Amino acid sequence: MTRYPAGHRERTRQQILDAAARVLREKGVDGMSVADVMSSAGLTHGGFYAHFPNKDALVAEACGCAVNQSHASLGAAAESAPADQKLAAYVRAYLSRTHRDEPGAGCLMPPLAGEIPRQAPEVRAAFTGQVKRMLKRTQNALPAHVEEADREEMAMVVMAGLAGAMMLARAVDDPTLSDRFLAASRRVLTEMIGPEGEPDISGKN
Amino acid sequence: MTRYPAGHRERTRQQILDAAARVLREKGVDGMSVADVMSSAGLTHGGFYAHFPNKDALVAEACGCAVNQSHASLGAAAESAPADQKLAAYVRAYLSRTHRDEPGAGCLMPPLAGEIPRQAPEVRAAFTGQVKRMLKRTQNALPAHVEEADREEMAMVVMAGLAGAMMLARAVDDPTLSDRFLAASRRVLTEMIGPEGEPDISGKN
DNA sequence: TGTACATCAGTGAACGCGCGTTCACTGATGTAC
DNA sequence: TGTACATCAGTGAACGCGCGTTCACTGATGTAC
Repeated sequence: MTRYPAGHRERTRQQILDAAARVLREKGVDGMSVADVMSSAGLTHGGFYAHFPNKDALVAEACGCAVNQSHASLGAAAESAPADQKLAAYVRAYLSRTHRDEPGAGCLMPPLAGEIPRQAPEVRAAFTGQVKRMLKRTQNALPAHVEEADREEMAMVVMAGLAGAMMLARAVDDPTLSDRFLAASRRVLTEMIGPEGEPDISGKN
Repeated sequence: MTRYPAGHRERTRQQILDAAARVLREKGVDGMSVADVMSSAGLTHGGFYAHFPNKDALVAEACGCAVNQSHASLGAAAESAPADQKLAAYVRAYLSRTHRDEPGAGCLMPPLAGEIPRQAPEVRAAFTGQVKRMLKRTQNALPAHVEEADREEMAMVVMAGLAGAMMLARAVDDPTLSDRFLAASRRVLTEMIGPEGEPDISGKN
């Protein structure tokens, strides 16, 4: 029945997606070309349209793929940490030089979020879905002492702080300044979500 | 001597820069075309190279122009506030719906920082200069009670938090979620830098 | 077992388009006499 | 005052290039008999 080994087509499709997820984070949506992705996947550009209807569809699907990958790498350290230190461990992994210097394997937000407002609705929708997914994960990683009513807000602030710090650390061409951006947010964020004696964000005053 | 009114050429050049500063924030570096900028300035594309050697030079110079413009609009409210509330006023203006919905007149960081790592050295250098300038300004706007040793760190965290929150608020296609991103960082950041009883970021514990 | 055939994942030339950039030209201006 | 000329900011056609996309083709595979 099958002329090619079972799942051959699906495997190729996944290779294209994996390549796209990396190139997307390295070069952005506008900077990523279909030919670029295909040759990264070891194929020629013409075959692309047998797997995806167009570039936007690839970008939309690659967003989810990229978040899977970054969860696997950045979330690994956090998973093995005690419940109350999960988010702190994640913050340290996120705001590391390793993450800064390997955008292709890292979080989708810093390199991509800025150009999402200008993208096709399909891409914006997929990206929004991934933001919500990351938000939930961040919320679940918050330590237990953060009150229920504050957890969503806190998760948003942490996500914005992480993405902003990484984006600026990558943008500047001054290595010292870049390191300082990482260190500053690393310290303040870990302390903000830190064990007890944490800053009051309950809005009582 | 002068065939054209004195300063005619300089005025045209400035019009090109002003147009570029806006288009740059609306469409990003890759999304901004020379023809686009020139027609926004009421000119045709061919005349561009009489004013700038190439697109990169325009982008580099437009970065400074954009920061001037955003200081004028976003910094206006902050300037008139009492010394200890300047930064809080700035944070409120920055994380407003008005700012979110008018990227072309707003801060350079959220729409541009993500693609800066992929730009020409000339552009990266200009961008880095503007980051440093904004950092100084933010630092000076911090309330007096923040200790000297913490001021630079604090300014960096605030800048990263602002840029990250605005970037995500603009990226998502869900208006409620977008509003929440703004509100969350607005509340937590203003409280963090708020008058007294502020979170301890001195690193004593 | 061997040969002709149908399938289909992948190839690579070709398309129209918009980009950054170049350049011969235009036409409004002030100058020379 | 009037006319020929030099200047130069701005024009718009043209260039080579890379892009997303299309399509006729290739060639490795399993099937039919």
